[in-house]
Amino acid sequence: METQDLRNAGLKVTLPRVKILEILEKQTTKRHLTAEQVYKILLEEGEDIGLATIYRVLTQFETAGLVTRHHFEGGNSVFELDSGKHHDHIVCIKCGKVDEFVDPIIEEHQAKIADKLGYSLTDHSLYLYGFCSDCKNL
Amino acid sequence: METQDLRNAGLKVTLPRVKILEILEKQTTKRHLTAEQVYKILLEEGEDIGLATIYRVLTQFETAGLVTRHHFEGGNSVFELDSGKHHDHIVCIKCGKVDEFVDPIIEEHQAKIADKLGYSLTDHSLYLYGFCSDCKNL
DNA sequence: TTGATTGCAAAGAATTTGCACTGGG
DNA sequence: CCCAGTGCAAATTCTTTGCAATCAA
Repeated sequence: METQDLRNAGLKVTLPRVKILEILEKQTTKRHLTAEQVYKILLEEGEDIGLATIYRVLTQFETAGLVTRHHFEGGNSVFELDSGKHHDHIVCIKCGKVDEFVDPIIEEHQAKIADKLGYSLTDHSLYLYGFCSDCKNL
Repeated sequence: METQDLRNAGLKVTLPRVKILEILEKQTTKRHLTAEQVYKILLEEGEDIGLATIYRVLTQFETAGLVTRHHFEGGNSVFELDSGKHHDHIVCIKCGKVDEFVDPIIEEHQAKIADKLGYSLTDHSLYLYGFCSDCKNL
């Protein structure tokens, strides 16, 4: 339950935090949301939580490691519940659909490249962009 | 010479455009600049070109395929002269140094993944982040 | 000449912050 | 009760736009 997640993260259990965490956990198909989208979902559920608070809470979640922030093409940030396991993303430039994947060979080569260039890797981001199966024939 | 590049791109040859293109071509070590950085370099050279113009010109260059725009971590866009050949980037999170690389195996696997997930790929962005050789021991 | 290009200042979009108020522990 | 957390509006940051003046062809 969310309450415990919040406590574990060292965050006081407040209504906005619980609600926002709920929203994120509830997402099955669309795991990646902008602050704005979270805001709208909350409004639909009758919760009147300020947009500023959503940004603040999501940033806290990010710091606490509960959530990951991505900068997809186009500018605005999207947030995703951190599942614990690393993965990369492929994004449909038409409908916004996002799929996740992991490719061990790619991961391995990234490490190799960083090494060859003398970098010690801390992070990486790989985004593929294209048309998903539903959009490519339109 | 820049004049010809501009003409080929269908752009009228104006002072701001020539100057900005010069700046970009002059970069050897630091090929990736923000609009702000271009602006400052121009000021140092005594050219008084408005920041808005720089954004406009860089956007035109992007459209014309002369320049590529990247969204590195942190938000602001950086522009790089388009060398014609695709490459990915590794960025030092301490000093901002950027290296470029290409890995055929990674490219190949990306295509494979997109295919498996039913996407037709149009583009991708791969950024590795870490400490470069100069920064990792500090 | 004349439409394209600039500069400036103002508008926008996304995100953050200041501050008085509220609520969780 | 008391301080962390919130809401709102104002501030920031990066980027784009409107419009009159200017410039290249």
